[in-house]
Amino acid sequence: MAYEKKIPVDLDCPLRLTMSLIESKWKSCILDELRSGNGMRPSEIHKQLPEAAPRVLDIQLKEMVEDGLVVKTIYPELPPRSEYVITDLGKSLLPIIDAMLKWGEDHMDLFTAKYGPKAEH
Amino acid sequence: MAYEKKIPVDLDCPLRLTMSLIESKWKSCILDELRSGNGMRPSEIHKQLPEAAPRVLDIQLKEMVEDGLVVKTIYPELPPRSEYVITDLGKSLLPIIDAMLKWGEDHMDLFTAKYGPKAEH
DNA sequence: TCAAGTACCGAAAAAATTTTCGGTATATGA
DNA sequence: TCATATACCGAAAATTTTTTCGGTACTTGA
Repeated sequence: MAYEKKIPVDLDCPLRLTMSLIESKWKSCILDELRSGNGMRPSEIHKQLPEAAPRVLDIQLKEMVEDGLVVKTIYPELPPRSEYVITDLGKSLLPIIDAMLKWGEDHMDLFTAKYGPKAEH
Repeated sequence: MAYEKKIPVDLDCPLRLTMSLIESKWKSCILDELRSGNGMRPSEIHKQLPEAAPRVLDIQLKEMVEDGLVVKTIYPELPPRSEYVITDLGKSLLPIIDAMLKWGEDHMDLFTAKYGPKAEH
């Protein structure tokens, strides 16, 4: 068996369940990238999230497939091609992603002033 | 200087900013506990979240104070007493917490069936 | 031929988070 | 006196997550 997530989702409380599905560093960004519903290739996702190492996207996409947020299609071509598409379940998380995006936009200035390079906190 | 958070909030993208404020294991639960606006003592918070070690709540509450989501009042009494109250900034995150709570409730069954003790995944 | 692109994966290193443990200090109640 | 409770903190252990590195395999284009 390949890579195995040590801790699956948290079934103890509804809030922790939701958090456990998206709290990894890049998962919320991946959902945001896939929001259009069009398939994206791994290399394309990486181009949009250059700060994430390809291996991390690999691992996190695999978990998201396992959790049912995303589906993967492998095309039997050479050179290899695969695509990830957000599922209806994944789409149902988008309002939350949207709200977080909006909140971040609304409060970015506050935190830039507080923690930014010129701030002395 | 006491405990120091290694990575402050993520100022690179609005989505990551919001996530970085709440993605630690217990922060969203703490915000949920403090939602009423009434002050809560550390021991009281711990009673509500028994799975979290008191030390973790300590550390995460300290970060939340630093980030401006919560204020702390220390009463000069013996035995010592302190209280945490959610700020307006913290309250502005509650709609997001609510949405995650609701999503978790709506989909708990799905994941219990998938990952629960009786599921063979 | 060689470099670059494509996708993927294991192993291990690095970094971050969470947890446990022990200690400070004081008061109350058995 | 002793256990319990309050709050807090440092240090270290344990765990988890993230990142880096190297390798497989094949194609295209220079």
